[in-house]
Amino acid sequence: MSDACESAGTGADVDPTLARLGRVAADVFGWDELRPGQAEAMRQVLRGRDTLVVMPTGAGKSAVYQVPAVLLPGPAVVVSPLVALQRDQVEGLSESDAPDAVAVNSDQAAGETAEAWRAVHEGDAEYLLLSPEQLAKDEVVERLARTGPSLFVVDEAQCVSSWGHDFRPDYLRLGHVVERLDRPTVLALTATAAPPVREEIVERLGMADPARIVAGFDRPNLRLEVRSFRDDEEKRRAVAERAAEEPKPGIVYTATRREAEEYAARLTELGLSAVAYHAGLRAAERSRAHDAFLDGELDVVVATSAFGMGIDKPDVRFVLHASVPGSPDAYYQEIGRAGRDGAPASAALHYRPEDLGLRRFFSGGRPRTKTLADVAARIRRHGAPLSTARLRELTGLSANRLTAAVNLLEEAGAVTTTADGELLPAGDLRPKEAAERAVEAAETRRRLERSRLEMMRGYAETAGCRRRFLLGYFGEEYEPPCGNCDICLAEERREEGREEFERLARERDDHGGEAPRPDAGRFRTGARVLHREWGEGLVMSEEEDRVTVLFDTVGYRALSLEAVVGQGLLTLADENADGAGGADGAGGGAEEGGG
DNA sequence: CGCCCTGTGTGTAAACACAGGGCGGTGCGTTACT
Repeated sequence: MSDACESAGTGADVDPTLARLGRVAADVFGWDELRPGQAEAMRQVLRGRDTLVVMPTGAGKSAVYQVPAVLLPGPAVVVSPLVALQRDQVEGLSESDAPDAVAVNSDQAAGETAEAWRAVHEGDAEYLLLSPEQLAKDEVVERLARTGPSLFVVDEAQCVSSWGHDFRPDYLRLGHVVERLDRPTVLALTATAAPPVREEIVERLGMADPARIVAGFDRPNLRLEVRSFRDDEEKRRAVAERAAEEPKPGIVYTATRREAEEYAARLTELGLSAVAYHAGLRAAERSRAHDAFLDGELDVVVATSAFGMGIDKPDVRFVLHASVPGSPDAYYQEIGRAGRDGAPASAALHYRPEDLGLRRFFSGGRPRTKTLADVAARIRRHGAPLSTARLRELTGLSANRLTAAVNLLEEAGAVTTTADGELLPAGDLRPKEAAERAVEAAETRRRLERSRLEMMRGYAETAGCRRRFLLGYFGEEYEPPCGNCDICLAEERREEGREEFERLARERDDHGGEAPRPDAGRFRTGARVLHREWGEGLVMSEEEDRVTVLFDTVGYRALSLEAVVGQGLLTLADENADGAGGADGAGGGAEEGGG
């Protein structure tokens, strides 16, 4: 809960660190008040402690690095996933009285980049924005190391987990970059991260005993709703009608580019001003759509997942999903773009079980054992530290494929990275064994992705409060009814009719109380549990009739409380462990047909 | 995994049914050519 803003500079016994931060915020940036979460995060950063901040967009996450950076020696390095975001940040800071920011990326001319480096070296720029791919280049890291950065910021840090494993593998190498920069303070910022994602960010970035500042996830003004369909055309009609009816503006998310185009055409026919947005459009078209939406010139943007990062428009009134997204993580991020002004907004998922198939395909990629074995063999045979550039020449693999392979081999314990960022063989695994272990690591990852998709199915098909389901997924307990999801609202309506019925029933039968739930309380959120087949896991949430557990090797599973209690499916992990606890569950081959 | 498109078959004209193949999302950076 982010209640009233507290001034950082008032009160009798003010922390001197906070007072300094408050002065800089006011004098340099013109912010008279810092919110409690912001102030605390800045204090930790200024003290040199690694910090993870999970806060909604618009709550002032950027301030958390901008203010302390002024007080710290050396520039702040800011890793940002999109060049467009870098541009926005640079422009935003150059328009204010705050110190300048510069960017290094492939979109700008060589002269501009040279000037950026000069500004950083000579202290004219306080912030340097770049992508993880830039930081994969030795000369960039070396140049940066010479500037002595004091702060390493990872913006949109959920990308580490969501993109690092395949799409943009350089995200998983940022931890090594931090080492090579002589470990500046690491600050990870994100708006949406479930507990396991937070842990992965911390681990992959090599954050040491980080402070965790997590704001509440609940967005009570968002009306949550799911509509189920069997027929595809019926669903399409419903989506279009709904988009036409809702107050504007809004966003419709589709699974494919083609669908985005089709819905945009359909909505245009209905008389709305609607455009499609996806990565297949020319850059000019994309930025035109983007700007028009922000300027309030469009009713609807129909988009793939390409649309949204960095969109901070307060008055988006609806986010409709024409197709189920791949995880609650993605879903919450996308619907979080509605109703930022706090006024009512709606998030309606149009669900067809068939649509899960495409998502399953998207999460189905598997690395080739042969490729992994080849990379492992090259590193092993070379005998001396090997640069990734050289390894790319040797293997002929694309940068992305190679980096993804190296990351997996590292995870499998077959490769390490030196202090100079070069690769060395580790352990005494033969290339084939190393590759097999790496494949197993990828397989575990794939199972986790699949189980997230199953959680999305669980959300669509639940008979309980939607809000409770989502918040539980993000690690927050919530007591329904929420009064603002389709399930709770339907329940309310039924309740009105039921009261009379129940009064009559009570007159006949005087046994009022609820049946006790035997044993239910044992598996509390956060408890470490053991399942006979699936091994160890962590209880993520509990509802009336089920508990959801994140298992170490098979990912999320929702278990019916009846089975858990009746058949003794779960035991508490620390009850039956005498030292057998924490180690890798390397025992079970775990290959049940899951979903 | 499910879709959409294409080609084939049917049976003699046109349209329709069905099988098989290919395709589907996110961005950075670099490079070759207008």
